Amino acid sequence: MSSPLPRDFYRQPTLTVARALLGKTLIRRFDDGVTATVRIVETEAYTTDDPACHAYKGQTARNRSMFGPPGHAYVYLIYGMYWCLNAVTAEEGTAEAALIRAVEPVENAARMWRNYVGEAVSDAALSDDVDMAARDDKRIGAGPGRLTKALAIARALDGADLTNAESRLFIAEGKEIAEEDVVTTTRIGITRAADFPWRFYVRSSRWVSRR
DNA sequence: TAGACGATAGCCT
DNA sequence: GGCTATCGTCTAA
Repeated sequence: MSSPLPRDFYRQPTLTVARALLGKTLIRRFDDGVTATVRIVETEAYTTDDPACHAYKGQTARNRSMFGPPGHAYVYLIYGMYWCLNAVTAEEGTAEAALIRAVEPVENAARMWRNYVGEAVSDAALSDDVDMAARDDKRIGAGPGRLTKALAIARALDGADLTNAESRLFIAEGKEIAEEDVVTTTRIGITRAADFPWRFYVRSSRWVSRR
């Protein structure tokens, strides 16, 4: 298994990190020790002087992780139903992050699929056939609330160290994404600073949440 | 302590 | 395209 990206990766400007995360590998180790691996294909940047950023008006109990050191996870609940995963950037004390909006399955799509649809399916039923079918089910990766459900990411992972291979969630090197395969657009679902072109996605990926 | 409002997704017309 | 479930968080009082 590949080793985690160093903390210095997250010390680059947040827009640079958001772009650079495209193609990177996200590894999730579940409570039972089983892992699932995905590739990041869509991100958004949020900075400290950005009106759309949760930390724009200062530190609160919810956004505390964003004020911590770079290379950790910021996980929060949105609309009372969905968890969203961010990679914290910038030095400790400066609250910036990159939201991970979409991923494509690389390894163990079957487990992600079961996580998504619920616990009705037993481990024994997670066959290769299920895995093949899951690799085409965009619900397990195309969308910030979907990927966290499929990867069982919730508040318990808020603050997780993304630079530690022992962590239950970390990010490693992946596939290089060519500049011509990167699309830059405005961010999704926000009302403030809605015109900032701070969203990035992989044009050739079928797992992008919205075109 | 009440009220407004989300960095969404799924279902409806 | 529109509607809304669902609830934690923040603000104002």
